[in-house]
Amino acid sequence: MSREFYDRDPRRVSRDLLGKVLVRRAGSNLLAARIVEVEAYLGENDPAAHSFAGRTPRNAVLFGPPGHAYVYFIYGNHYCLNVSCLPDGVAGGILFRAAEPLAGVDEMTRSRGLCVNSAHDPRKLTSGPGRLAEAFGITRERDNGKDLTSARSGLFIADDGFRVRRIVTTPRIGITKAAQLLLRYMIAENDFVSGPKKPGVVK
DNA sequence: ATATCGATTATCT
DNA sequence: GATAATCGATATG
Repeated sequence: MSREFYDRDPRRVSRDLLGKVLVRRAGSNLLAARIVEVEAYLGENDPAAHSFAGRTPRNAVLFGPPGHAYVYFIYGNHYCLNVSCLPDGVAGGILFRAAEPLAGVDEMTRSRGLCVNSAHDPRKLTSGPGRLAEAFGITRERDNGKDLTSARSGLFIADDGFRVRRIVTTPRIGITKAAQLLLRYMIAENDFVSGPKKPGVVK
């Protein structure tokens, strides 16, 4: 996806990111998964966003040019992947919450610390922001700031022509501020979305 | 099926 | 010193 794709309101970009493919390429290794669930974070006007209190060393990528990876570490355990939106100088981003594995399932299984020889529910691989990051081997040290619009970065987003039928929105997960806003976007009736199955708002 | 809780550390007050 | 854009294990209906 182009730089301009991300140079828009995160709510707009969130809808258009659903159905696209997250790709990790390292040497001959290929990981790919279809994005099925994201959350929009609106920047300095959104109390739930990391960028709400202004620019810091941690969140600097969110204030930079669009289309770059913002990776943060949370709960002493997990990394989460975001992409920056809006022009350089304006904060905004999108959290990748869940995806459907398309390629590299064995490597994702290993990265998640599961045995490749036994059968697993494939949703355990990439359903949830911490799981998705772990399956792709994403860390802040390795990936924060990477250009997701360039295949040369080894981590990028691609369009394979997949068409999303319906999109569902719900409140965002795990936040306490601005908790009522419907800024979580997912593909309707998709088995790989995170969390318990709950009715949402069909749009 | 939902509820609760511990893990473990960067970041901010 | 408290909190956090989570997960997995355990307990209970």
